[in-house]
Amino acid sequence: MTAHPGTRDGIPARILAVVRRIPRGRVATYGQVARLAGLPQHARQVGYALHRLPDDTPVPWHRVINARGEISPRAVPDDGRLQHLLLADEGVHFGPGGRVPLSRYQWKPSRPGNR
DNA sequence: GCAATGACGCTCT
DNA sequence: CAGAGCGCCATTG
Repeated sequence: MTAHPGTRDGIPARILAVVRRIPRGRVATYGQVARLAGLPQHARQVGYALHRLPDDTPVPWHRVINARGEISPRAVPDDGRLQHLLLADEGVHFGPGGRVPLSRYQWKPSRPGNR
């Protein structure tokens, strides 16, 4: 496997654990998820981990957006559209420019989430 | 093992 | 407020 026997549990697993905690109707940024996972400098790796997620993943990857409150410009716009639809279905509305007011929809965990 | 890429973030202009 | 540049680190070729 790609993971080495000496490296922790694996960065992806850690990130997915946090993403899975995002409540419905709320969104979180890559940097926020990375920070909650204990990896403040791994914002990019968060997107990388979600990128290798299967279509039948139980992880609400669509609730993760960038710090601008927008869906990152992905290679296939079709997937971005799916994310937009899923968020809208959860009650998350997009403002002009396709941006979500994080001030209102950003997920605010009561505790660090760190065991 | 080295080089290039990437679902990002922050600062400066 | 918008756009461009630089930095950070893991994964892939």
